[in-house]
Amino acid sequence: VATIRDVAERAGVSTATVSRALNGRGYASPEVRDRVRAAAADLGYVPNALARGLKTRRSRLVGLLVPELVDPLYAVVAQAVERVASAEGSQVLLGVSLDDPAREGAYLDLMLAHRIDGVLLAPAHGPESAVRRVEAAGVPAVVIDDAATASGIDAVRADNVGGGRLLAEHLLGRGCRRIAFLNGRAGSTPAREREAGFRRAFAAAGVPIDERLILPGRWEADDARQRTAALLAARPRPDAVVAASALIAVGALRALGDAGVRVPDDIAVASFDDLPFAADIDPFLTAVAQPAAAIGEAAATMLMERIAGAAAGPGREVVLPVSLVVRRSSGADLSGQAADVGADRAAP
Amino acid sequence: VATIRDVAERAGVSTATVSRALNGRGYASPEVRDRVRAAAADLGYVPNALARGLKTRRSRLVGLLVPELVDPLYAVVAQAVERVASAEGSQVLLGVSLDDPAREGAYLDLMLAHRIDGVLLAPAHGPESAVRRVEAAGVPAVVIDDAATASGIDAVRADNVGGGRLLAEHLLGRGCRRIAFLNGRAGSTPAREREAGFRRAFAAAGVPIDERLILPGRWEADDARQRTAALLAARPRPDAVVAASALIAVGALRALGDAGVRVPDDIAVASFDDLPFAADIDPFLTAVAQPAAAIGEAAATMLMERIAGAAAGPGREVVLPVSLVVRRSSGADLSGQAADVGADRAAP
DNA sequence: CTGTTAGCGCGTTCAC
DNA sequence: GTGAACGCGCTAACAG
Repeated sequence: VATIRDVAERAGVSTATVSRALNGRGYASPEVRDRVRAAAADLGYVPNALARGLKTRRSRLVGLLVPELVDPLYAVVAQAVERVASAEGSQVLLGVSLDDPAREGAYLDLMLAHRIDGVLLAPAHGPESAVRRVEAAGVPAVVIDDAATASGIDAVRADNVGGGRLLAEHLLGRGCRRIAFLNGRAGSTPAREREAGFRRAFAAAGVPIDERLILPGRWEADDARQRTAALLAARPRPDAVVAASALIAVGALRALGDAGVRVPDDIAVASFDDLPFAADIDPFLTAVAQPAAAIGEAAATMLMERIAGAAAGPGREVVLPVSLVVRRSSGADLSGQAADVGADRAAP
Repeated sequence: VATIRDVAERAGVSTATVSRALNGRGYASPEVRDRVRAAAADLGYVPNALARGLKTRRSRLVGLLVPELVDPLYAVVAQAVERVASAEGSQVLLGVSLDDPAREGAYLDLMLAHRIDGVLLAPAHGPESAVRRVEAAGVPAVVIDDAATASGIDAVRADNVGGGRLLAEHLLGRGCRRIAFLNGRAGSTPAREREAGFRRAFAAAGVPIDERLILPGRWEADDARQRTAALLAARPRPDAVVAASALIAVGALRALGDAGVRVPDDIAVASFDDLPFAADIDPFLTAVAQPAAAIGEAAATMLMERIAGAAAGPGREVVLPVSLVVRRSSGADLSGQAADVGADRAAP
């Protein structure tokens, strides 16, 4: 592996000149510049980012810590983040926490060890612990899918309140009255907000909520399946189910299938998280689509700004609009076309 | 940010002792060790991986370069890779080439600059260029989803031949005779192998192939849609379509929908790439499932071995078995159950 | 416009 | 068992 010294010798100049010629910083005569470039090319010289980072205190690495990559939402977010970062000459250091705070912490340590310039955090169990660590380290951070708890830290997420409202309104509008809500982990920001929107729609419609139908749980299919099975035993049965995530919807649908309950004939189903390919292959599940690419792009852009701008200014919160995509599972009468209803109204 | 010097001062020892105490290499009395540990904890000391890497010539970074992350196959692969790497104390540097050789090359440069210990490569347009670069740099590499072209480089992929054969056999068994094959980019290894398997099934069944029904194209939905539309204009019409990827299937289904052709009544459809969530929500598309997690795990494991073992030995080729999941789109008569047919027979 | 020099933070001899 | 000194490869001052 060629070093800057090798290039310098070959070009007959000093290492400092090579550095200037290749990086464009400082002066170098065109003639020398060309000679250096040629020498570098001949030797297949690739500057050592470790040494450079050690000196400049910028690693050109940004961390991305997500709970899951298999979840299409985060896959799309990750791809968008990667695109923005690479456009700015940075690379993405990936971490998958599997929703485990311990793993999350370990990744954070590794990332900090590599002296990441900033980090995008979709926190496992609430942003507190991770964010505190990052804050203490003085590393710019943007929180995805949760609220920012510390000042100077930005946050980006979808309009969960609006999404919850859209789903409830849609089902209420179709005549459903006993609508179960399979929520995610109680206490998590998205769960709280989605439920708030759900409740708001009921209040607006003047329909009372049966509190026994509001079920928090894990963001996970098997748990949702069990909750749904229990739900089906209740009398009177719910006439609709809202799932707080795609995985929860999967579990619910499985339980309904197990019980021989037909969707939407016997019970309507609608969900958060639209899975792009799934709908393409067979448009079945009515869902609120999150703008995953926009979330990733906004978060990455804000982070790069913070990194460039010496991390000043108060924390910003960005809430991006969601849209409802109506399909068969909610029992809507579709004439071959799926309806797409935006949620433009701002959520308080 | 605390450095090793700060820790040394606080513990009243030299930096060399701190290094030994924390890394467990060399000797340090238990008493001193504890004092150093405490000092490090107090200061929130995080060793600088840049400096360490500069010295040790190991960055504990592995590169992962995939064409797409939105494609669930690669999302699963990436997550598996990440899991294996982190278990070995390494981190993943992510790159998304968007199937563009130029971007791929740029990423490779960035990764090499960061002195990655090794790289996992799902090459954009054939592995040649990228692999050559990596080889020249002397960095261990494993190729995913393609054949290895250089010695000393490993390759992992699914049994494409077996998958193509399974899909064709299934449809032939259901009585289809004019089966179109919407393939990916001509010349790419997966495309070639999948088509070979397809043809093998016809040969075994003694059914002639109408060459006009074998259509290479891009690994992409829109292109597949156009190819399918053209296909439908032909007479006699095909009675089945095999798509060489999920995206191609999406395009084909869209075109069939546009033309008012019913699946599977008018035409049967089967595809490569099983999308996990899609099938959970509504089991529609008959598909050959690739063992994405196993691919990622095998590739990452092989890479870590190479990194540990001084990169010796000839290149290994690993081909992992696929399985056929029969669902409605191929017109199979399912009594509520999806069949799962393995392809255990080894592909030559 | 270019060269010399001094670290960035760490791991590692080699004395002691 | 521990410390002093060096250098990994690079860039930022400063001199010339």
